[in-house]
Amino acid sequence: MKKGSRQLQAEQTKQRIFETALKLFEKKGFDQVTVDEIVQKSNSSKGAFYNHFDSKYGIFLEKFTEIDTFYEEFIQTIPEEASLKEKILKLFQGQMQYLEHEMGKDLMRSVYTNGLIESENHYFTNTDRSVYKILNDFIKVAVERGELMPEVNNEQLSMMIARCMRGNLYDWIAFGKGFDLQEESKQFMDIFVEGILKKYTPKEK
Amino acid sequence: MKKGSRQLQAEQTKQRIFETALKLFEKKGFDQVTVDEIVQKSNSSKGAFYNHFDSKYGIFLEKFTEIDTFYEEFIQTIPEEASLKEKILKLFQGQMQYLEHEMGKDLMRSVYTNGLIESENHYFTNTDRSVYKILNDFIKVAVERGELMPEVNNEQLSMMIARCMRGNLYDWIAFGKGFDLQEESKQFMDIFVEGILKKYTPKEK
DNA sequence: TTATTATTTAGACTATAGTCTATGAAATAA
DNA sequence: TTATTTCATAGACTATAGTCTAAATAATAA
Repeated sequence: MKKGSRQLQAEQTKQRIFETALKLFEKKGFDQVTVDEIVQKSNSSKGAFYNHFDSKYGIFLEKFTEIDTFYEEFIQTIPEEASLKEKILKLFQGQMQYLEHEMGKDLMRSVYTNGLIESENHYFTNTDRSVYKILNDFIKVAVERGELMPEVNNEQLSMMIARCMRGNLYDWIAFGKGFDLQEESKQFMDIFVEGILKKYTPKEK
Repeated sequence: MKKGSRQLQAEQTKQRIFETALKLFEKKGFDQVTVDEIVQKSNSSKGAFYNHFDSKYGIFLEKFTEIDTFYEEFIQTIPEEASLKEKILKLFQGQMQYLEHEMGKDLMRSVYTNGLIESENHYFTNTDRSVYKILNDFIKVAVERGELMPEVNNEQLSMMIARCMRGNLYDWIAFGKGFDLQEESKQFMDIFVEGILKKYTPKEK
């Protein structure tokens, strides 16, 4: 054994809990699954569970970071020469499709509920996330190309765009059926990007 | 006694629970107050509590509807002849100040957490709310005045503006200190309204 | 090798939101 | 007035997330 058998066992336990939990979440929905059930079905214990994860949300947040992998791959499909607006709308569209179909509303609900809990470490708050980096880069390129004036506050703008994403996702979760995430977020973002352009397009010299 | 003493007593019990709860929320923060404590301090019981309120959130939602009174009064202070942009920005500003200072972050957290719970009846979802009516009216007037083209979908636009509010409030709650609600939401909304105007200002004839 | 320390796991226990049933009293019907 | 029904209330009970302690065993030091 490379790793001490202790660590190996711990890792296996964690993995077992993790996979069992995700399977159950998918089958019954996040709220319908109890920690006791996860623990029981994965042949582990409360002690093991809370040793490896902070909370029931925590277990899912671990999966949620997969989204960063998605982002990394997805931007490859966006042509470098596309306009800022095209890039942002494409990113939005890709993200919303991914979240709606790969993550699902129930899991997103838990992420957004968790985001509201008072604490220092939040996924949303973490500005190292891929989305922020990607948006930052979009804006930087747009400035270089003269699509946006150099005075724009890149960080702030990226944050606002991410906020648009959160706003649309929040409403999707809150409003239930009848809310078309793809359509709504497309139209919303179309307006927002137009606003950015109107405010920050360099003046004709 | 006008009312039967039965109803009167019930009303008094409800009021006692309500006031005790709000006082406790204010003093200790929503999450630090237990239903048992509310019940005990208000000399009532679990049965009485859940007879009058759906949940711990529910008790606060009742207070939260006061915000509609605020809206009604606040729009009186906005001059009729102001532009759409001015009106929306003023409304936003007034709302955010009210929520930040009168409601407070803790209570708003509970409202937003509650908004995510799966159910039919949500405060946000209820399109009868004053905000929606006010926004609808702003847009209607703007169309009449030729500020916006008549093709705009009033309901959809109002909903999107309300979504901007939610997005900013969500981030305010999620990001904790360092997030300046007033400033952030002003700048955000400035962009969004510019986007609306760019897309929906009637073309020069 | 033996002793010590650190860490994983088991599972009993706690805290708390919310449910359920019984009681008593008021409203209503006879 | 008496009987019946309805409804507010009390408080025991349930469900479940999360804590805490102890036991077991691996890693490390002597």
